Amino acid sequence: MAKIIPINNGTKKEAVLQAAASLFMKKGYAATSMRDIAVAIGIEAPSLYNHIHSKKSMLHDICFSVAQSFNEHMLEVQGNAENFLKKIENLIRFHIDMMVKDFQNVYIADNEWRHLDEPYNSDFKNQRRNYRSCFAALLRDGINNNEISDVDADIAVLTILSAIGGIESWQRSAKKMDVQLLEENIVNILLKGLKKH
Amino acid sequence: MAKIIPINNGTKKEAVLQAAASLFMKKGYAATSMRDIAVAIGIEAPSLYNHIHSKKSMLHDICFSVAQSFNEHMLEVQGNAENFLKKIENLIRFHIDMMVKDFQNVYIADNEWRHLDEPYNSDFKNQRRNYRSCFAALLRDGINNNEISDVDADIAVLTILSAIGGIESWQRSAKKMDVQLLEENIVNILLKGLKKH
DNA sequence: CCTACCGATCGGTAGG
DNA sequence: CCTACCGATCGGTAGG
Repeated sequence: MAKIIPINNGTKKEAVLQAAASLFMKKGYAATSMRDIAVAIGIEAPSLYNHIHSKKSMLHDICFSVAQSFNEHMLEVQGNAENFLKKIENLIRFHIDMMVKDFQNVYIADNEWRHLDEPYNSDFKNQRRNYRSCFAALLRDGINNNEISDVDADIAVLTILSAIGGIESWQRSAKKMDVQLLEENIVNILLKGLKKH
Repeated sequence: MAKIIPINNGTKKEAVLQAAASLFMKKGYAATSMRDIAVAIGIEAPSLYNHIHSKKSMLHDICFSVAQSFNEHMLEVQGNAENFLKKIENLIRFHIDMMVKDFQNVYIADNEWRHLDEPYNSDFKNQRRNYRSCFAALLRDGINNNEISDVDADIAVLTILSAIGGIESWQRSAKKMDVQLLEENIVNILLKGLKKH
């Protein structure tokens, strides 16, 4: 007999994942219990396992889906016809937008990935290292092309990504920021710091 | 009879605290067990309690000693006779130096403070909020004094502190960075982004 | 989706 | 500084 898939299976699973993401961000992965997640959506802890495989698998799904979004965007940027400074601006704006729109998942991918088991832990680290080295390569191209001032590209990438990563503490607080204001200010500070002349 | 205080009490307690800091940073506070710490210094877990009061108290001591360092430095900067741009540069360099010299403790204070219980949690948050608003006030003074370009001061503080906080991922990796190079590049990117003209 | 329950591990104490 | 041990809680399973 074919397995009957309830019509609301997808949405309930999403509710579980969203509650998990919210708690992983607020309390951290290690300090969040399956019972915490269950309480948040009003069921008993063992019932969670009808929707997800394990606590670790939820962390895995969050981290790798975020990584995929950034990797795909990097490929787009590498392939488009803009100059290098524009490519960098494009990357910065994408990071800010992701942080604003999907900040729970981005925060978790940024800060809780180390709780991943092997081989996923190494896989994630490799993807992250690769992304950063692509970012740095674009910066170096921009420097060689005289669009960007002569900074250490690796340090600049670290500075940019960290600066944007800090938006989480803003999103976390009650008073929502004006996104436009936030984006223009950060882009302005970082891009002025990089631009030649 | 007077309690005999072993001559190496201080140093052994410091060994415990340092092992704890190292593990809190590497695995996170919640994922670090007292047994982990005990193994790191070669004793049994219950023996730790001859040196420290509790797991939470170690986190407390780390967070508040870091906070105190930054608060004291802020008072110095506020009181000195430099112009506002110099004051900001001074703050940025102090943050980088602290991150480089005492990065484990600074990282923990930055990232693990939320595991503090009340009332310490609120106390820490208040100190952090106060520090940031002092920082923002100096930026606003610099803007009004035409030394610093017209950015949103709160966003600029967030950008600066986050950018520097990201040094941890560099310190964490095996290959130690050239500190001078790191500092000059970050100061350059951030200060160029803020400076007028 | 629930009740009942598992072995493992947690922070910490008692007592020496 | 250790052994012996505590109650609480963990992620997860069995079975319905």
